[in-house]
Amino acid sequence: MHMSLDTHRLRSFLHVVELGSLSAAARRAHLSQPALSRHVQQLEADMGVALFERTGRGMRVTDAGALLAERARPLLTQLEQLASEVAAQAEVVTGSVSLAVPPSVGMALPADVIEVFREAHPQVALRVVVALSGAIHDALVRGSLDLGILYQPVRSPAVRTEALWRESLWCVGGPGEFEAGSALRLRAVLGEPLILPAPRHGLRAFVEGHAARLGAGVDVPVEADSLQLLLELVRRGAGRTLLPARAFADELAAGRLSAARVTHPALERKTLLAWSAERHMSRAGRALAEVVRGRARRRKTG
DNA sequence: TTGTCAAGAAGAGCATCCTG
DNA sequence: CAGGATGCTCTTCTTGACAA
Repeated sequence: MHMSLDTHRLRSFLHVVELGSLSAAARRAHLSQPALSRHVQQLEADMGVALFERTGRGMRVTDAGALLAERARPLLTQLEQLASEVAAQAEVVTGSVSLAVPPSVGMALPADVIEVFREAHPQVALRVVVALSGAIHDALVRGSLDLGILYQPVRSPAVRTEALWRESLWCVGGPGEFEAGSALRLRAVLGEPLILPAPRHGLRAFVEGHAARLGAGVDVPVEADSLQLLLELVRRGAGRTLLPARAFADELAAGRLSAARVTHPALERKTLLAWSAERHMSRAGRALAEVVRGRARRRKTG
């Protein structure tokens, strides 16, 4: 026996059982009477048993038909619930996703992103790490990271980016080295030794690019691939560095560092949201990117 | 792998017949 | 006469073959 319990036919069958009439059931189901008639016939053929007695004045359900109706009703209800649950599941973002942020961005943004994302997508396992931009770039290319925040310039075609915000770099020196509100021309900044991260990091590449445009070199006697170490070395007078204001705001407020605005030209760089150009972005990744964009907009305005 | 086309199957409606 | 069954026809969907 070919047994295919077509839910469409079952619904038609239940209408006929309920109304005792094929014509009335057809009107309710928004089908023609012959269509309903065939539904019932096909169901009877599938079951191999008569489900109705045809009286000429309507349809009287048989014992087999009554049994089928009794069992089919809860089954159809369950199937409808299942379908709506599955449809709802498609709306829920699941899985895991990772984001890496350079330390110079500060801790407020990643903390905000974690808070907002966890609230919106509690079923996603979120990993946020702090790493220097070179390491973030490499992890994106390797595929061990979904999203990263990087700085201009990003030359690798394996990484796709979009701008989040712009920020200016300040020349940071030891306590009392610069008066509040002071400014330094870039050429003067480059005339002194600078403590910077290794060349593979975004900050170093950015500074060297600007120096090259001025026809100047960058004297880097000490490389430090850690923001904390960079700040500590500057505080001890080992040299100056270049950083966005957010990266040293606490140290500045506490009087442990001083800073001067850089001019001619101002060192303004774009902060970028970055992801792999070669890997598919998961739904969780897209959702996280949206949260980062949202927080970045608040950062720009606030 | 993807797009196109043709053939067949399935579903539905209209008109009409049959039955109690 | 009301209501179910059936024949015919049209439309839509599915499937398989074939080419790019």
